[in-house]
Amino acid sequence: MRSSINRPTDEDSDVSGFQVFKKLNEQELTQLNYDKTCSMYSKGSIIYREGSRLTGFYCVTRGILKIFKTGIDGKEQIIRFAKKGDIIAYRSLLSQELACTTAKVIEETVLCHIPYQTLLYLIQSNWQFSHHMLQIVCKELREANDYITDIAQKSVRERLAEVLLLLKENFDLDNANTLQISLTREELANMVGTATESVIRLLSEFKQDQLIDVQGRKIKFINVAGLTRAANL
Amino acid sequence: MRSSINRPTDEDSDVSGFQVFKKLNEQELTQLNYDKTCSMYSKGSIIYREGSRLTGFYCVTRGILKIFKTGIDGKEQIIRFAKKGDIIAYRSLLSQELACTTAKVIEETVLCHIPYQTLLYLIQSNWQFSHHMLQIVCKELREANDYITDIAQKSVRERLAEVLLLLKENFDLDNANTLQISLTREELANMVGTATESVIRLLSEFKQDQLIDVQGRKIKFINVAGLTRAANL
DNA sequence: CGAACTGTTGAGAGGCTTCAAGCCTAGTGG
DNA sequence: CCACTAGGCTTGAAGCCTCTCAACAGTTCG
Repeated sequence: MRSSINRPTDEDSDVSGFQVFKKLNEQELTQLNYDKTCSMYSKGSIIYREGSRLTGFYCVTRGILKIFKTGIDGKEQIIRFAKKGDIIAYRSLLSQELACTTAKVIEETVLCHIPYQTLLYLIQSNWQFSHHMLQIVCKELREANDYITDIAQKSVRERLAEVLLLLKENFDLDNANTLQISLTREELANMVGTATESVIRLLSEFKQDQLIDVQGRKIKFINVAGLTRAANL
Repeated sequence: MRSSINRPTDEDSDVSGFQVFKKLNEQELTQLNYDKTCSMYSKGSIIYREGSRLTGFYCVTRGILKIFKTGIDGKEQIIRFAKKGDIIAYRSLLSQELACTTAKVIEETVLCHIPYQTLLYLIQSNWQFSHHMLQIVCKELREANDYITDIAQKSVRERLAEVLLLLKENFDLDNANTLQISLTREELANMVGTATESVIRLLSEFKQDQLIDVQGRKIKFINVAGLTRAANL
């Protein structure tokens, strides 16, 4: 089903609620709103590719994207997801490097593009903006370091359990405790860093053990404590 | 052999050469030099521990440290090394979190401690300082992401080859192409994310294959191209 | 309705880990 | 000065976790 909306609503163009912009003054916000360009992207769209030159960063005002690197034999490694309130592409932009990841839309997304010049302007004019940016990158760095430790030391089973819990924390559940984000087995495998078949087998095990229930791509949490134990947290 | 020096020389207390301080003006440098405290630490010293509260960050003006996280069963995961010109502990400081890593001295080290207040002062007074900081964190984040992909997709053999090449790029070689940094087999294992025994076996293999030569902890590069091939880069 | 993609299951192979035992080296204390 | 000890290093054997390959079922979509 294609969405009937093909241009973002005003609500979807509003970035003033983003934490990183909280301390901007009137003038800075005006400039930001003047410079930004918002668009809607359908599922499967590539926002930028590994190796491409970026002209700005993006604010996610709606939808979900996956950010991944392409490794051996073109196998994806999912680094993180981005959802409403997140910013993407800022890392490579700030380092003035070519993009080292690809961003692909998982659920219909609205993005606001902020040009590099505007980013520089904000860094120069408002130290609190820089400070916020620093905190965002530092948080992401901690998460990356945590993940390195996990992936280096834990079994695939533990990592999958942990990834499920991580999804539970970061994405919506319906009132039956079912994850609303829909991922393929392969995408789960690309988060965990394993083979698709392993994910399938382990999901069955978790289901057998009454930790979760699985209906196609719908994953329902039944025993979170047990899952936490399985993740060895 | 204990070093006969027990307090840092003036040279070791000089942080003006650090990239991150390049754009400071006279007054900011004066403040920085006034606020900093430099000390020498011998091999094995712990600078800060995972979970501790940090009062500032450190500039490494001499020596080498390892930065690691403690994972399952107390197994270390080495996140990175820090050497002359690097700064450490800034990540947790900027996020205002407890330290998420431990820093331990590998080779006698001189560190200059810069209080949190001074860091904040510099962020507020000089946007170019913030910009430099942002670039440093972003670079580290890229490296972390690269490493996640490697560790998730490559074999232990490939990762060890890559780690050796990484050490070669980042640390001194003598004129016989021998790495000057001295690491235990366990430390190598804790970088690669594998068992000590596996490192031992693979080093022997590399030696057999004439890629490197090994004499105790001295590692000498013989065939870098071959090692690069083994790393699947 | 076929094509392409996704999900599932089984079998087999192999990379790595773990455990265990012994060696070597350096530092210590008698 | 030398035996002793502790920690690092090495090697072997056994076995498991995970991957790969292959075949097939189910689903989606043009």
